[in-house]
Amino acid sequence: MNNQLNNIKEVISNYIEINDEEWADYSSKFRIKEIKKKERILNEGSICRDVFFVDRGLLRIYFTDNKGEEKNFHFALENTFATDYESFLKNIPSNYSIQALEDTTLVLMSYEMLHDGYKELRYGEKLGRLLAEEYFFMFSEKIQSIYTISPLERYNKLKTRFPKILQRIPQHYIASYLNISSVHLSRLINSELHK
Amino acid sequence: MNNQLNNIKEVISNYIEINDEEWADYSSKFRIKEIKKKERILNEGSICRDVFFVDRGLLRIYFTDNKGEEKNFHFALENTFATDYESFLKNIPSNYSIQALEDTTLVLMSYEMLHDGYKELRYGEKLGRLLAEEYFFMFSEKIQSIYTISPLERYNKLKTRFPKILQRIPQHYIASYLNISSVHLSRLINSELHK
DNA sequence: TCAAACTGATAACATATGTTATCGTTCTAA
DNA sequence: TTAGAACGATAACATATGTTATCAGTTTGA
Repeated sequence: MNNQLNNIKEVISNYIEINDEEWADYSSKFRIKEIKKKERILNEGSICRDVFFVDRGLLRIYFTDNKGEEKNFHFALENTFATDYESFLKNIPSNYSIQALEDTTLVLMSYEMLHDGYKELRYGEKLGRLLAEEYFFMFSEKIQSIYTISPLERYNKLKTRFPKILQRIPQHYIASYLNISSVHLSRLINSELHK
Repeated sequence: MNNQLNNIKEVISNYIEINDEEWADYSSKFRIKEIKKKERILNEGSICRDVFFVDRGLLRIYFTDNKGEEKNFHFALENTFATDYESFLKNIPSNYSIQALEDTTLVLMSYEMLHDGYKELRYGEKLGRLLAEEYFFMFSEKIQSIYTISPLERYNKLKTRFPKILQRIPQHYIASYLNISSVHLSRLINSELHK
């Protein structure tokens, strides 16, 4: 078996029951893509045609605000999925761009493949639903976090939950993710140190 | 036919094709609930067991931040749905509360009813998916709006899109929805007037 | 290998936003 | 009918956050 599909098989198996026969057929449809640091796999304005599974590496998903500044929306770690779900589903131009922060190995699932899965896999519908729901819950948590806790608290939460991620992502990208300026984040971190 | 189901029939028909026979069977499962202004139909900490369709009136969906302050998350107008989708789907306690801002007539769809629809309606699965997706797109737009435009711009956008809603919702609730203080919103509105 | 780009800290200043309090008006419930 | 609650404007002040600039250390790519 293609080694590069071990991880995605593991992750999908956590969502649904899938047997060897199903996997053999279905997995042949995946495409593998290797991209270099800084390379983009989705550009604002174009249609997002795949769900990207990060086998190795790290992605940032970002969009542009009305001042022309890039805002980081999400970081996709190994063994997680990334896409612009709205562009993907509706087949409309995306507001987001997706860029590699490190050399990255991706497994691509096209729209057709996902829909084939609805028919060919016993739990294909369930897989589609669970992927959508997980994406939805991420959004929900993000909004609640914006409304209910301060930027510094959000930073500390991130630090507690994904301690290693902060070593891999430049701090000014984290600031953008928290929707504050890089100067301000630096101040918050360092003034907390000196308490 | 129950008059109070005309509106929801119209809305559901915009999502999927549903014939008279299907409707006759399915619509018998709806429950109607009349609630008074200020009454709550979901309390933080309890499980959200229904999707609420607003036939007449207005709901506010809100949660509590870590200072104990209520934050308005969404307002549900006539002919739209409201729920805590995560609580509803996962059968877990909700972070949200839902309260009527006016005397309101609701049509309730239980979890069981939605799932029955998956089997009994030809396009039941599609209905479930479209409802979920619409909820998702609302979240997505909300996040992008928070990241990309200023509070005053968000206010003006709301005013353009739902001009009548501002007459029905107290201004300090709008401020909370925009995640700014009521004093600040008042300042923004009035300082713009004097330009 | 080296110049340029990137990164994060910091200072100084400007702007945005929050907090508290007051006041007049309007709404609401007994 | 009326007292109290709710509402929105406003002022004064406090705090949070943004902007610009500088600098030193690090990384990157030709």
